[in-house]
Amino acid sequence: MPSDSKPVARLGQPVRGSRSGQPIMVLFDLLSRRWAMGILWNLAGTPRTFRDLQDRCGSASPSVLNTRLKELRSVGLIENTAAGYALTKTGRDLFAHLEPLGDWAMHWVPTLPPEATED
Amino acid sequence: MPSDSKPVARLGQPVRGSRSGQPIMVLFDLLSRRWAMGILWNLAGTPRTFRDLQDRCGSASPSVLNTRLKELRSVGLIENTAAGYALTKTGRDLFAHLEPLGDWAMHWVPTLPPEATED
DNA sequence: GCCTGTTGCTACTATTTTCGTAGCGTGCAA
DNA sequence: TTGCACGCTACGAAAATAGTAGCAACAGGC
Repeated sequence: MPSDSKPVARLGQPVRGSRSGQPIMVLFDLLSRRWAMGILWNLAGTPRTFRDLQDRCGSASPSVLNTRLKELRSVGLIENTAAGYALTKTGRDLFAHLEPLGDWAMHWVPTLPPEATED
Repeated sequence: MPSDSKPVARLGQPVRGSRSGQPIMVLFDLLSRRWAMGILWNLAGTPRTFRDLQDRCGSASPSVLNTRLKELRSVGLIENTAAGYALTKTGRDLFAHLEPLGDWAMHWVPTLPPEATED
């Protein structure tokens, strides 16, 4: 199987072409796809198998998870190793910028009105 | 329906329930909605009117933009002032953590294979 | 006053994305 | 061999977003 030569979701191709040309919009466009940030988050520190990732992403369906993994792989943020999916050097670099959001969220979420997060 | 997959998550009105309970997932869930990050980005520094925001977000349709603005307002990240929509203190705080991504993206995007960003 | 244009937004349908589940092929242990 | 878990694909259904039209409110200009 040509694992990387498939027509897999171009970053802007689908219809989600949106950016105003700024690089940040390219990144936002990628990260704002479902589960993209969650995948990066869960891959930080240790490689994970497809199943493992699926479990950790709660309700991610295998089809979307697979699509997202291909996309992230096609832009070089993750790779598929013998140990499972893992962040590449670039991916770890991006994660370093994402990580502070975790701490921020930990302080922020409890301040939300219950109806906004009601779980 | 299994009791562990509740109807979750009404941040605004939609039903994108997902998180695994971790605060970061609540934040990711919010930020990964279309235009959410772009709105925060464009609101940084100066308040903007609805129209202005719409222009800057390229193809954001007014209906989605309006929905997103309501959501962001309901969690206290932005507010509607006389001068237009603006980040709240909390919003500016979050933006401070988002901003480094802009620099990172500026270096990263040019390294992408053309077919990944092809517009 | 009336006309014209802009802004902020809602309503509605069309299109795209994501979900949910079934199922296939491989490997592996019983 | 049977059974089972994994990695993934297929496909119809549901949800989110796009795209466009349109309305009320306001600001000139006449």
